[in-house]
Amino acid sequence: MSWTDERVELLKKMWGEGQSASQIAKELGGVTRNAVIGKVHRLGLSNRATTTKADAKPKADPKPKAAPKPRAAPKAAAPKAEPKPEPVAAKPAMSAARRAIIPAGQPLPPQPSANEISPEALAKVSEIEKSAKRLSLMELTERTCKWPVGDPATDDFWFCGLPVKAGKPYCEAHVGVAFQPMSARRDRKR
DNA sequence: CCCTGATTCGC
DNA sequence: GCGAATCAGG
Repeated sequence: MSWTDERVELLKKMWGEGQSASQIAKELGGVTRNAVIGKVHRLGLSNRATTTKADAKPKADPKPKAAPKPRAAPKAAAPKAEPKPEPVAAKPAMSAARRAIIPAGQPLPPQPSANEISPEALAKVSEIEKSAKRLSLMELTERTCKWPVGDPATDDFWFCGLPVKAGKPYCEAHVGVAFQPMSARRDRKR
């Protein structure tokens, strides 16, 4: 497969939407995530720091680790100040067995009570929920998003199921609404 | 182990 | 330009 204009366009679009390289690769077909990432870099739109932020480190001490093949260059330490995520009350649904005692008719899903969540995060959730796997409780695995959607008391209930984001119990989007940076929670309404 | 992106380098 | 191999990290 080659990078036709259409494929490149889709790549840009998806990358812009925050899709992962592997997802883009699957969508495109015929390419691996490595190919996608390589292309992304060549296109110069490698922003989006998820891993170590490639910092402009002119030089200081190459320090050739005496190893035979010094492949990847050492990444500069990321001065990224992490805003300790603070779990916001977002209780995933309980087991199906509990539904009998759950007062249906109320908006019991996660939706952090009356808290306000960044519109971007909510928008992202709506966005990804459309492509959610809609897994049942039994289908959940260690690496599927366990974010519940709908009312457990009805048939219109399922779990996101998209691939979780590194260790977390939820996918990227849901981690976004489940964990709010303290700063973002502070009276955003004044 | 699963996943993520970043980088290098032979092609 | 391309992308597998590799690295680094969550």
